[in-house]
Amino acid sequence: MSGDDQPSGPDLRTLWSPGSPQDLVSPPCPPAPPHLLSASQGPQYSPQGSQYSPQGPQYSPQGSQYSPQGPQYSPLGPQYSPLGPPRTLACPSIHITAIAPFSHLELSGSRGMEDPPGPEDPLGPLGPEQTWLSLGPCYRDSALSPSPCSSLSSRSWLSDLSSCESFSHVYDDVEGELEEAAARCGLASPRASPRASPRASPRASPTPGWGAGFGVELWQQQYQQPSPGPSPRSSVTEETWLTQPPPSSPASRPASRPTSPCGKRRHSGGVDVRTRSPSPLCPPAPLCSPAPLCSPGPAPPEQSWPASPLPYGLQELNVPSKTRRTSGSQADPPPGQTPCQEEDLDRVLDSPPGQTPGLEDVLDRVLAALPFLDPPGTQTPPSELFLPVPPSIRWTNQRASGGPPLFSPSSPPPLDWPLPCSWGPVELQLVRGPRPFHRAHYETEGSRGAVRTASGGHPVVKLQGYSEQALVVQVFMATAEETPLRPHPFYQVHRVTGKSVTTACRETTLDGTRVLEVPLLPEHDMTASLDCVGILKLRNADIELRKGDLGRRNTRVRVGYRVHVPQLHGNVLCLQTASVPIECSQRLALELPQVVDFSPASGSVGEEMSIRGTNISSHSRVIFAHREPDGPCQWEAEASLVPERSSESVLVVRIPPYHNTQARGAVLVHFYVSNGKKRRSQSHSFTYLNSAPHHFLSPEDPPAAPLVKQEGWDYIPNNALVLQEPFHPHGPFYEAQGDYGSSLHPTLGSSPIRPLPPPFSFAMTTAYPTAAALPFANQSDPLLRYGPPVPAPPLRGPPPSTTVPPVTRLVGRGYWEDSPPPHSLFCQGGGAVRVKQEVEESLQEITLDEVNELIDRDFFGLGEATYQKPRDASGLQ
DNA sequence: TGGCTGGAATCAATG
DNA sequence: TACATTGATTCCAGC
Repeated sequence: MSGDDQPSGPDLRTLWSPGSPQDLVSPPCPPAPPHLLSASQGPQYSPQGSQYSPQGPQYSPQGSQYSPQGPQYSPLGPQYSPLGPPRTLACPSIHITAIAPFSHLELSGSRGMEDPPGPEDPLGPLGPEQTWLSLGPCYRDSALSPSPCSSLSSRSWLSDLSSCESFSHVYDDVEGELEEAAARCGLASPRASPRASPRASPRASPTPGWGAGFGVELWQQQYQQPSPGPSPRSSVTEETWLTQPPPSSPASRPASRPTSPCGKRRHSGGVDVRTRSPSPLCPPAPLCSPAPLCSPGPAPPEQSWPASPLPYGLQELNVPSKTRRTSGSQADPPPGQTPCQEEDLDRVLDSPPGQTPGLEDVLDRVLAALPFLDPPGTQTPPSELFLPVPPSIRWTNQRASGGPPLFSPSSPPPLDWPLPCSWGPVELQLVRGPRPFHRAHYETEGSRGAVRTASGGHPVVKLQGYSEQALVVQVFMATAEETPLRPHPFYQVHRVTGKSVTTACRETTLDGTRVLEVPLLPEHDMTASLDCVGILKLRNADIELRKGDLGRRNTRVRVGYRVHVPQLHGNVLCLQTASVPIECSQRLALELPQVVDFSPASGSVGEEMSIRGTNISSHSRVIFAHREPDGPCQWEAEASLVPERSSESVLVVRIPPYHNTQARGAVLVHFYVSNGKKRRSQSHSFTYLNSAPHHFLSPEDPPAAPLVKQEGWDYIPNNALVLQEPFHPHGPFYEAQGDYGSSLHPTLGSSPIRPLPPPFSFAMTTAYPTAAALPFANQSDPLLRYGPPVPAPPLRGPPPSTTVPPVTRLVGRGYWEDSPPPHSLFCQGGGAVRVKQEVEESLQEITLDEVNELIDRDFFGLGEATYQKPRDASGLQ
């Protein structure tokens, strides 16, 4: 771990750069409500004490109650009744009653080669889908991972197969088996050994067993197409069907894309799609049955798989390393072995790098670690392993509930479940977030390392407000565009190994999504440096074969972080945050300029602003942008390059005159660095301090900045939105519901926000910043989709006494809170010139794709804009 | 030697 | 239909 990675203190640079998305991405979280939650106190939900979006339908007092026994969802059943005691929000929990077929695949693919943790270990004992990564070098072993330079067919096969691991877990979410086997083998019940509340504490409540999401996904697979929350797992059923595709099925057609001079796969090539897995997410055809789910029993390997005398579940060890590495460890113990001892994991965790147990030792212990596998052929058919629970219930349940994000340990929320980043004093904070680009690697490639921060370190997460016991933070790859945060279909988290990795982590699978679990230890201040998190790219063709064309420009991900904090009564408080979007493609990542920081964040015309970043050259342009009521406009700043020794460069920018000479007061705009077409940095906020109309600090400045036209920008404004003061006097405002679809805020859901009458474009609210209060993020609005989930702060009273001026947040477009618009918000007319008449005036008339293109990349790159209220607003008049 | 990283070749899809 | 561009995937080489 580099010094940069030490989570010892705040990154001053990020603090200084409020608009920078790279590092400080945790949203501002609320102060502790009166009903502070702690492990010792338990969730003492108080409807009086909590003003958590009381009007919002998401947390309706008439919460939803879900019965895990079946589709008995009752919309009137209070989940978090303000009048009643706290109740745990229960996700649809479907318990598997028998181990499913092919569990050996998953087990072989993900079962750690290191000792599973004991009951006292921070991460809890290994589940059937988990694997521990030691700090030692034994993760990849050539003996177990033959050369990746296998034949094309075998590579494709094996690659697919390896990817199968991420889905074969479908068959082995076996709480019942785990418990039974645990009892049989003297293990602590897996159900009592949660991932989230690992280290068994006397106070520790029963900890989560995990299987709800699995059940739901299975339900989706069988009863709902397409799945509303697509995850790779959900494809298993589809995959299996695809093994015998109808004539018109996607599997029967050539792949839409991938070919290669030698290694690229042709689906229409020599490999019969009927005999190979059409997806990396399913076992090869011989392992699949025409049934919606793979048939039980140990399937013989394909002919390319040598008959192996390896124990049950270890056949996969023959998979080339290149195709195996992303799937974690490869050992899979046969049933009937003795469990691993907890000291094994401790030894692993405590061992300095290079002193971890040897491979054989690890294998021996891993082989002894899984006593709960039933013999092949004795499993309950997968179709009988779940109950049909509409996934919408999950949403409704959460939205309708009015309390904290508490869940039953046996029913943890799926990964696409909306969660806040904080509740009460407990906050999952992304102290340093990843930089917005990271080239993902394919299964056929070697790892491309861990995701890094803009400064070269690694992301750091911290759980604030809780240090009772060691926990884990779960890391997964989520979509960058969608609301709520949900697993990305094309990308999976990849466990990075190597000398530079200092963080022990465990790989598991939840809801078909690969998840890394990293300890959060009290002795480390509940902070973890995530230097083991890489990004694996799944082939689009494989995914599309299952789900159809999902679009090819989906090369961005967000890193999702989730933690489960044990509470009293056996519940767990689930918190989640996410990083900024990360561009994972090579080309864009290489050429995209990146703004590391800049200063100042506000200024007047003619002043200088320094922009430091990477991929910045003398050809880079600095474009200021502002969205007028009828569209965005841009103008360019004069910039000169000041090269530095490092890879970073500094652009000294002379703040150009605001394009609208009539603008008065402080005007919130954005700027970005452009290297050309589609080579632009993310947008950053900047506040113009226009003192008076037609008044510019520099007499040399032209009266108005010439507008520039960037790709996709078709507007020349006719109005300038001038912000003179925060207009919302009632304190914090948390969400502006997007006007696209019915997506709700992942945390808050809908809120009493109504559309703004035109021509107002923005809803401005006032918040009171903390030291780490920026940037803000909102996933609910496509315009503001960047960043981690908006926190779920309870409404606070009067603003705290502080010398820090309030920050007005640009929280949305076209909406504002259910309060009268301030008189101070107004629009001034300007000379309107539209260069592209075919573009409609209203943004609502722009297609979502266009909005994504225009806004996502160009304007609201941060998902947040801040308006720093002038200390003396009158002086701006 | 293996992993990480950057670069580029190749091909398909798209405009 | 030909061509250019873009995107996806794989391969290669250097460190």
